[in-house]
Amino acid sequence: MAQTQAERKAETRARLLAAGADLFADHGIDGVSVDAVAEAAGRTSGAVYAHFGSKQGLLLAVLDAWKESVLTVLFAEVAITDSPLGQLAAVWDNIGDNPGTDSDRWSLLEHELWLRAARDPEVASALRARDAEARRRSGQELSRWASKVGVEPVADPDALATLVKALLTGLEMQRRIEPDSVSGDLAVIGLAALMGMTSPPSPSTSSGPDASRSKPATLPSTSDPSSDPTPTLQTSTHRER
Amino acid sequence: MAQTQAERKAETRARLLAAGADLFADHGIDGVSVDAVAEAAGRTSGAVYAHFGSKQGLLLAVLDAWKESVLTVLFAEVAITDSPLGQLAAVWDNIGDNPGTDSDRWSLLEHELWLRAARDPEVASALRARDAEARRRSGQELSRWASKVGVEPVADPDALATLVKALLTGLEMQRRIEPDSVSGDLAVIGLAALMGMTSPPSPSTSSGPDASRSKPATLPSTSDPSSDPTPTLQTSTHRER
DNA sequence: CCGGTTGCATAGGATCCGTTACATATGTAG
DNA sequence: CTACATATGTAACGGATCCTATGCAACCGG
Repeated sequence: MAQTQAERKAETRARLLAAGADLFADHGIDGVSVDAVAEAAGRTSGAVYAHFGSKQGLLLAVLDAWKESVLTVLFAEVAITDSPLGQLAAVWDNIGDNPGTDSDRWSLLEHELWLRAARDPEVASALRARDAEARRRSGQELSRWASKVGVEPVADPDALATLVKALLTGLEMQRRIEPDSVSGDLAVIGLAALMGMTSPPSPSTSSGPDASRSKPATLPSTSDPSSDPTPTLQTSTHRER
Repeated sequence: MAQTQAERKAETRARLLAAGADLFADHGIDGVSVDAVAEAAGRTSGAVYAHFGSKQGLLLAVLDAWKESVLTVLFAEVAITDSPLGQLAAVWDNIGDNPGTDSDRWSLLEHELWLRAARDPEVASALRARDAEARRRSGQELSRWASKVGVEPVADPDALATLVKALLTGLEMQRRIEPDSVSGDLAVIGLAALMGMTSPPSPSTSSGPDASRSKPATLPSTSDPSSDPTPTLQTSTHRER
């Protein structure tokens, strides 16, 4: 119908990016051919090369379009929740995404990108840029949160963000291989330890020196009825049609 | 030369495994052809299929031959060191292996295997078996160590091992992308937090409960002169020739 | 209404890879 | 010494993939 060329081009580009993200996440980058991406987008391989020049170009574009939405959604998610540990649980729900959600598939793509970055400097710098900003923003958020709750994390904001992300990433990996070995509360326990909360392994048996600070003393279960309304992660996948 | 057929067979098998591990680690599994592995082993692709049936078979065999040596070397390393935090540092040196060492390349292969396991049940079960035993042994070791040092970890042995490995894995990943963001001591700080050590800002000056905790990152440096005699990880790579 | 431009389709080339079927040589048993 | 078994080399097939070259139809400005 009445569609200017710029619109047509933009839609094709968006479709290719969405299809690329979807297929790459599901089958791995090497497991998806350029033609498959084009077909899933309702186009042909010619469009891919007209837009991105190469398969690698498409990959980098997917990564670039992806990075912002992931960050913004994550922080929006955390900002909504308010209970002290519920926020930690919310972080875990997004980063260490529970199976079944969309982010579950995407974490695989994220790992594949990481793996590629280890050997391809171009991908590496793209990831580096995103990670640097994520760490900066996470660090601010975490230390702000810590002072509000009244705990003393084990490291300065930047290093703390590194530790937190490292723990969550590692836990997510282990749950992928052995789901039972990573209980839902385990992430919260670990995060609490990094945040400087004295976490009693067996509840109410700590009897530590000053266990009665304001709130952070005991860890409630991660069940947090007020944290779930927000939808799961969404980038531009499945835009329309 | 006087070489019985069994010997010849065993040697080529060993060579193929070593070459496979080497090349897979360096260039990625999909980046290495069967012929390349065979050539690096001084054989041809026919030998690969006679021994392992397929490229995947070779991969599983490499993983299998690999798993034991990694575990044994790690625990030997930890057993040697004796200072409380030096052992944590030794763990980090081996799992989160510092760049330049051989284990550095292998961690890439490990991640690639993990990624493959997420989509291939056969690889998954192979990894699961190894991880389960590693966690079991690590848990024992960690809790034993904790009670000897006199600290109270934040979780029971099995869960603690999960947390520790998760943290180390995640840190290693982040250092791969941004080396400067993961200082040498950061791993020790994080591990100490998980082990329930209240990081002492300055030892023997533990007077103020929270006055001088502005710099909680003052654990003793990881420099541990007595931990280095053992060589880096070694499988059967580069046997002879 | 029209030449030029743009966006994408189509077809094909060139390469590479996993796998297999067969050939060869070396060891081994009788 | 002979005849078989086995380990490995050799060569080729079938398929998949990335990318290029070219064509065509829709849009744009005048």
